[in-house]
Amino acid sequence: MDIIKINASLANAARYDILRWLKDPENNFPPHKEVSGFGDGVCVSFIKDKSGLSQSTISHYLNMMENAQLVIATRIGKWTYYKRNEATLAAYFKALQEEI
Amino acid sequence: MDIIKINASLANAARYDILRWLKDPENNFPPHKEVSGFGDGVCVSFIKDKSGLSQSTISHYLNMMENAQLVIATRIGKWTYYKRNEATLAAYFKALQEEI
DNA sequence: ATTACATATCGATATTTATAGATTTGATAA
DNA sequence: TTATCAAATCTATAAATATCGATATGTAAT
Repeated sequence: MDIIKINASLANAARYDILRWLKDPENNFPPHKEVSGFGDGVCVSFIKDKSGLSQSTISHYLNMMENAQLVIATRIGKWTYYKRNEATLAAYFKALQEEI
Repeated sequence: MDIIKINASLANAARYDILRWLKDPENNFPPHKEVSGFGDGVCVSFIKDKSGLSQSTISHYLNMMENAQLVIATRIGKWTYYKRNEATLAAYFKALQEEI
């Protein structure tokens, strides 16, 4: 886990928002027609719609966040779903509190 | 308190290190000849020496961190001492845990 | 095979950040 | 009041980030 990389990921309001939205998908996104529930997270299009940013920007941001291990991507059919990586987040909080 | 601004401050290894060093000045810095103890923190020169970065860079970083309310500056004589702003740090941890 | 669609990648540009050297400012001491 | 020293600010450049439109890729349906 790279704390600096995580901090950089969270140093942008759009990405910070995405992480918060993914904490409560039911109340932040519509249901997906292909899957039931949000077990694998939320598809890129919904995140794009909610953020108001372009598809390429969101794809790039999600890739950054995956690289920082903040989210986990799962491809199902044509869609890629993103959910939070709670293990990293827990480790991040712990490390932050211990280190700084 | 601006979480994004704080995250940006902590998205750089040198600044992250500074905040950690200031947590334990006794073990990270020499005693200052003008003041006893580290009640007001550590002077810029010592932080510069330890970081290996230039004086202007460190001054700039400390200014950023002060702007994010991560540190508090106190000028005494020719020296400016920087210490952690524990109130912000506590509020930051709390907000982080609640929000993300 | 061809089409359609969701997402990823590429290429480009504007903005921000990282960093340093030079200069200025503020404070003390001679 | 001048010299000195610590720190802040200014100026400059290289690198990274933000963001988009265009194009490519992978998957599924026809």
